[in-house]
Amino acid sequence: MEYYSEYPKFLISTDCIIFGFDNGKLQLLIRKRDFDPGRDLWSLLGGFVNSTESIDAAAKRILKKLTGLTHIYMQQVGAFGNIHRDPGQRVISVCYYALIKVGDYDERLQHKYNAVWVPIDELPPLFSDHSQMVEKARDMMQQKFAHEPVGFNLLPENFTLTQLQQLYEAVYGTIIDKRNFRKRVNEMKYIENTGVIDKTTSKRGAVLYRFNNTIYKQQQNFKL
Amino acid sequence: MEYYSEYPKFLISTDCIIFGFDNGKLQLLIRKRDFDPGRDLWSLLGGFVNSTESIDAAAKRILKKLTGLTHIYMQQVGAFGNIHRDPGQRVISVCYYALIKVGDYDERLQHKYNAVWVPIDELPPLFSDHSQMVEKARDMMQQKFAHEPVGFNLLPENFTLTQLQQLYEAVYGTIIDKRNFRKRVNEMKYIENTGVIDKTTSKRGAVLYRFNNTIYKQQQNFKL
DNA sequence: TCAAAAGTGTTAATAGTACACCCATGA
DNA sequence: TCATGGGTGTACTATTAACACTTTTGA
Repeated sequence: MEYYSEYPKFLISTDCIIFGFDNGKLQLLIRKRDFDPGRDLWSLLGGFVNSTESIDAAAKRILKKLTGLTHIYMQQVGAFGNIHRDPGQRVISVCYYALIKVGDYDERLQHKYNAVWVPIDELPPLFSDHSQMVEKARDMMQQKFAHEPVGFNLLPENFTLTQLQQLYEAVYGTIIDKRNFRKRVNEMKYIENTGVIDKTTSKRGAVLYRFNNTIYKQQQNFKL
Repeated sequence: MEYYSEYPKFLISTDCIIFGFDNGKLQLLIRKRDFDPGRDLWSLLGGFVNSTESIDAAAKRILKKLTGLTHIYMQQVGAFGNIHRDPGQRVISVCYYALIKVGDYDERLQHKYNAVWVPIDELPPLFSDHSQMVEKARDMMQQKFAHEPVGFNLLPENFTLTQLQQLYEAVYGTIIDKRNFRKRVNEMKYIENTGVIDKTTSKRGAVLYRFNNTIYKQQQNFKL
């Protein structure tokens, strides 16, 4: 079954834009390359696709390797295929963004891969077309946020409304009115009050909330 | 410069979802395959990427070949990379959607490539994962419509407001109130009255409008 | 006692939706 | 003269935005 023998073949990599939320800021996990090409430049975390896996599976494998995490929320950003995007040789990259809980990230891997968290608004210039990838990913991620409750992937299991609000402020780069925000959250039945009060963020303490996916899905079904 | 010699390489194709607007309906240009694999099945129009071109350039080349048109509005839908998506051998496809003016399409190419226009809601089952591609492309295209004036790519240079409305109705699959629609259009200064009256669509005749990209861009700049 | 974050409602402005009739013309 | 598509305005509803003070508590 060799219908296509006359066509050229290409190396395929996947690059991952790993979003985290920490310190009131959106952060990206990037690494300083200790290999060629682009040695000593900052870049996204990536790797090559194997012939035995789908591209999605490759991205999952690489994310697992670089963060220690499985079941990561992940979306494809797109394929990047300019001829000279990789100075080594022709490589086509399929880019993904991922949303992870910074607290779950295995810190030991930072040293192993030369990786650091950097606030997205303070990124250094990145290797090759990686800055373009980040830009596109950020746009897509904002769009997602506007239509689906994906923010929970960036927060701990239980979170305060102030944390949730800060997350949305970081994602959109705006400030949001506290009362309007809480009014809206209050109508989202899938954001549920756990009854637990957390004292780590303030003296008075704040109620912890949690995302209830079951309720969310039920609610979605009603819309059809 | 062979840093990557140990990694596998892949065939890359691009598949094009070609949207047209005709007869009050959104239509797709698809072809009946007269080659293997998937002979006699319906599929999108596609082709392989050459080593001397970017993926975008490959898509443009293929669109030119299959429609006779250049300067086509085109957006990447994404990469499709399941292992067995092509029954022949492993092929990764980067999918694009394109918006074209049906009137500009070179009809002779229909016969050459076994292509036909089919209303998007009446598509037959398609080869491989092409139906999934169409679904994703349709979603993305709707999103685009909601945020940017891209509909003009599907209409003749000059068009009536009824045509424009029918286009939006076809894209969203809803019916729109005529007065509300015209009120909104009236506020979009980049949709300009040409003063010309067209008598082909009615006895009374309807005013022809035109998209003014210069005004649109100016207006965009104000928003920054 | 005071600094620091948590929590709480009302009003005004804006955007969106519903709705029905007359007009101009060619056949 | 009449059938066909073209064109027009107003009232209601829903959504979004603006805005300031009290509460709790540990240091």
